[in-house]
Amino acid sequence: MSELSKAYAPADVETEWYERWCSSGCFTADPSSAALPYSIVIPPPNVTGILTLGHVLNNTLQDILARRARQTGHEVLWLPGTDHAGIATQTVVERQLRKEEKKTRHDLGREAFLSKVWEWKEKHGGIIIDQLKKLGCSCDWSRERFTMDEGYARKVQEVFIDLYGKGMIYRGKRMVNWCPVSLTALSDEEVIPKKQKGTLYHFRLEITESPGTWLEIATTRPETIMGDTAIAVNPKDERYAHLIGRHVRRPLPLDCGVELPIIGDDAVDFEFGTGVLKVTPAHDKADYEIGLRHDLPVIDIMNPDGTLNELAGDGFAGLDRFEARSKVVECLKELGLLTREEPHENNVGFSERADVPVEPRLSEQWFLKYPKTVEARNAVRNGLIRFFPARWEKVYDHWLENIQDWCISRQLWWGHRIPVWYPPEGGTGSPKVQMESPGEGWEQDRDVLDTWFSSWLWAHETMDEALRSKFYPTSVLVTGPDIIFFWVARMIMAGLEYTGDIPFRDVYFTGIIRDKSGRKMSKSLGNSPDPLDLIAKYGADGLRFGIIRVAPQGQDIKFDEKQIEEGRNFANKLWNAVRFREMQGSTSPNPDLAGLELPDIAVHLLERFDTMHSSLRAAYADYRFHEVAALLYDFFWGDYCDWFVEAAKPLLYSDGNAESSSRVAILTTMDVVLSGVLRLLHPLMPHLTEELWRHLGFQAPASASASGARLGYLLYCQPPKGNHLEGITPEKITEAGARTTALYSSIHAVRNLRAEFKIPPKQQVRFLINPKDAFPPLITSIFASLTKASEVGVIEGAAPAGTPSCVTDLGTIYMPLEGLLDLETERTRINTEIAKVEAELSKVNAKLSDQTFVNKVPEAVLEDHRQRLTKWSEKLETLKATLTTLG
RNA sequence: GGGCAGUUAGCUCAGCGGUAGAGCGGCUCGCUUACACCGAGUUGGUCGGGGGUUCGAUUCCCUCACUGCCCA
Repeated sequence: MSELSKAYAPADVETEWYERWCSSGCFTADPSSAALPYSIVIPPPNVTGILTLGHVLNNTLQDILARRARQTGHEVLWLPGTDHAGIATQTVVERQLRKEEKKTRHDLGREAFLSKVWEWKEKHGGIIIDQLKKLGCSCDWSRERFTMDEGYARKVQEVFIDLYGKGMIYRGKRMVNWCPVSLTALSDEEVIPKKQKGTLYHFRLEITESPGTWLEIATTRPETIMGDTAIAVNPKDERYAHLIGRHVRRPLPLDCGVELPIIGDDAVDFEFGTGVLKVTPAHDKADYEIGLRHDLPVIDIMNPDGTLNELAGDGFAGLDRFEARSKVVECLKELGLLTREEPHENNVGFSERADVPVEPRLSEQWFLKYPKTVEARNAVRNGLIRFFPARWEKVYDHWLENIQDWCISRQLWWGHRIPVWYPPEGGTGSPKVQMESPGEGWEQDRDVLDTWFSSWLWAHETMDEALRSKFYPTSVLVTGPDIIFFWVARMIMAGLEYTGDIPFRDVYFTGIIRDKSGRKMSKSLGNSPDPLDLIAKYGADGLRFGIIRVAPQGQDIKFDEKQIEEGRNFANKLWNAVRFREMQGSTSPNPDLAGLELPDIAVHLLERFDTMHSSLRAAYADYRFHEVAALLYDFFWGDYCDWFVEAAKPLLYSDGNAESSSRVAILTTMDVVLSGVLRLLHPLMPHLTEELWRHLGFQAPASASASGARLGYLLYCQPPKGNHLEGITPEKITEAGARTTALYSSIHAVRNLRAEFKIPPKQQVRFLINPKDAFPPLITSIFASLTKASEVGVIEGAAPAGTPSCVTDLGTIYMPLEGLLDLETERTRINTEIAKVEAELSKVNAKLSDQTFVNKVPEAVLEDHRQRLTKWSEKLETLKATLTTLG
């Protein structure tokens, strides 16, 4: 056993243990294992991704669950992989191409471009995977998957073909959300509404049938005037109803001579603007619907990239949509038609990827009617799948209730190409939906599928038959609530459709990590610290622990590096506590308390440990991770280090005999607790605990899923037993606890007394005590040690007048300060104390003298108050007596 | 417009029907042989406002305000 350094240095320890776990196959799932299965599929990060704090949180949680499950006897599969991320990846490679070769993907052509993407993927696609390894993630890397793996890709196409065959996929010309930068359709879920400060433009048009009468129209998008094919009013609107059937002349393109009919449609909101709506069926979803109802022509004036086309007319064609807007406004001004411009705030849909306003656009796309929506809803409603926190169930349910068909085609090159074939030019036959080309000259659909159309199969298609029969449905999914529709809901539907079973039992939704001022972390804001820097600075375990401890269930997290520092500090505390233990001599591999005469402080500590452990189990059951971390932190730092170890020191030092029974009892207690804490802490801080476990040479019963090379690792040790005080009666435990708390609280009171009188920490002081009960030597030595007492004498009655004192649970304690009697200070101090006690007393008295309170309150509460009354009264009496002696 | 969260010590957050808690920060001491990535002591809060239920409410109900998110 080599000596431990003074401070914990994580870097080497973490790499070493990670490699050992991997080479011993600790993370490789065995589908033939007899142990109970526990499985998680990773939410596949984008291949283009680099680790963010969000990933750190999410994957640490999964790792905690996986490691905890191994300890509790499960055969664990944590299946990792990455997502091909259509738009994101294509964009990255296109950018690189532009930068390095000054070419576009069109210069290369589809084939050549795709091989570039693959090349890029092979080179850079593994970055995030390596980063996850640095975090300590115990994924089964031998089973890493990618959403474009051959078998997986084949399955995605089969699913398309299958759903097409079932009549659930169709092609149609619809209004879709179009991203003019990525040049592709987007699903509704990929559109982020953002509040925008814009302008509401009012302009007027003369009614052809009644010259001199004008109709005022309000719009936020004047640049689409050239695509207008009607003017609509609400038929119930008395201001305008009589105008229905008349016409106005469309002002643009100039001199186009188009007469627009004034139509009546209920969809027109007469509160908005002037209550008169210009109808542009090609460029607005609602207008398109109106157009359908009234059989209006559709004039598409826009190119895919958001510039206007020749239909917009001279002077507008070629302009960007926003430039066109200003120009149209200028035109209207010149024509004397613009009447008013008012500031206006509205919601504009932005492309999630490119962050530009989405353009509603009519285009030919593939749509899916979702399968198994009813079953998917019921699975969650009936508790077959549980959400944590449960409130997301409502969000899920509401989405499914209002579900719209899914636009699954994307005008990209990188992705799963749609398996539809069109006959050769001039050839006969209708399109065929199948995997392989039907023959010479047939051309495959140019579009690819939405990335989520592949990842919705992730839970089951990443597994082969053997894995699936052991590990599917998976145990839990850990993900962010931002992809509840994108992924979670869809995966449930896909699971039900293709396996006949739910894909997971529980879903844990993490919070979202924000910066100090509450903003979402993002690359563009530059407010996202690099987790690898944090790992370098604080260690992976420090980072993990720090982040878990501040991540309450379902609550967003305001990130502060201080929190990670605390994680590092805790690691160091543990390290040093072990170091201290090692200095006391060797540990026993299997510490056993049986037959030992345990001092009160040990009984108390073990009782606290068992209580903590039981709360910890409850916290795990509800995925309350931050509570698991807090429990371990508070117990270990507070109960163990601050109190037990400090109290144990005089017992360890005073007795030189290493074999003495009290020394053995203390050290064994330490070993039991350290062994237990290391095991419980392992899922949170895996590297450090494994290292310390080896240092201390502990052994523990192997988990049911451990055998072969897995044996001997802390990772595969069972958690500590639940009750360490078997054989000791509850009364004895309670008494030991009461004596220990009395001791500790008295020490605290005396330390306070010392501070009040400004006694330097180092200086030894003599104390006198008038004890309540017997005052055994053990207590005396602990008391003396922790209060830096030179001597603790027992007296009956009071000490000389003016001696500083405090009333404690052990009795009244005096601190004789020879030649330092400062009556005034002491009087003031005691009066302050008396005031506090009287305040407490009057509160308790008020309650106890209230008849309704006494009659209605449960007995336990009443008893509690009575005890408080006694305690405070006694204390008051003593304090008053002390005051009297001061004269 | 609808829904969901949040509002507790200077900061970050726990607690959620019976004496207001932690960490950080501040202040005072201390480099005591596990740890200065530390120890001891201490400071600091009418638990967002207003109603109600209750013997009792930070905790339950209603309402208002502000903040954030989701869906229209």
